[in-house]
Amino acid sequence: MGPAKQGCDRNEMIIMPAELSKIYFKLLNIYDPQGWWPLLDFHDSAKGINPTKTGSLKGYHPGLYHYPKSERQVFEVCIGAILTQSTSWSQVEKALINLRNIGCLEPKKLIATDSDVVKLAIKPAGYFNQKYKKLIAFSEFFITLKGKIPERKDLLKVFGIGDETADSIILYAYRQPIFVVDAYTKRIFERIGLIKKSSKYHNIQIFFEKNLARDFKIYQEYHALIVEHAKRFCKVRPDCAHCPLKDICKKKL
DNA sequence: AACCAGGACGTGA
DNA sequence: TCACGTCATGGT
Repeated sequence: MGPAKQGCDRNEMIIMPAELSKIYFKLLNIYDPQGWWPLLDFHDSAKGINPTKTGSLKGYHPGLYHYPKSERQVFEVCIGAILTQSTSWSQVEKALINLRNIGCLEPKKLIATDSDVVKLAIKPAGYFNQKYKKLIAFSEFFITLKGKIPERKDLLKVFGIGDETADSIILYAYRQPIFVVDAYTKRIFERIGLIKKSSKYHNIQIFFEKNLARDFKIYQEYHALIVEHAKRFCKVRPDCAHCPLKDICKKKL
């Protein structure tokens, strides 16, 4: 262990408390509530529909933060979080539907089902050999929870669950206030100029949590808005000309 | 026709 | 610790 106080004396991030919440409300105004995490069997009246959202509208439940509300839905969110690693959600949705059709959105059944059958079901989501192992490892862990909320450190011990997936599970499946950092978060806020390229996961996470109200609903919404903004404008090759945040962004192209 | 998608793991420096 | 290869399918 090196000298005390990692990160505190390094001026790694310029703290501008107002900025992060300003950007949050700006994104919220532009894109409206995103209704994460999508659920397969979520069917509700038109009040749940967000017309500004990209991709499939099915499964999203904007403005409703009480999901998932059953053990089965909690498991579905966790499985989705694993399946969506480096994969687009539309592909994950296909895999989840396949899993549901073979009765494998339930941990014991998933474990008991023939591996080739499960692999075929999750094939659309890619990396099916890797992800099969991950799903089994998580299912076994999930059973040991007996309905309790998992600790982050225990989630990280499970094969296939790293920082982002662990935090996605805690935030969206268990509705606990922990901020999810992903590649989009780094990309957007590097370009804006609030974090450095060398910033690591934990530092970025602390940066957000220190500058936002400790509210799982805000954390859920912010992460979803970040994903939406990254898909629309802050892509690998960004569309700065039409970006609604260009006035506050440092990067100009 | 490359490039990328709501990452994590294993390896060797 | 850190950079890099690997895992795989499908949309743009």
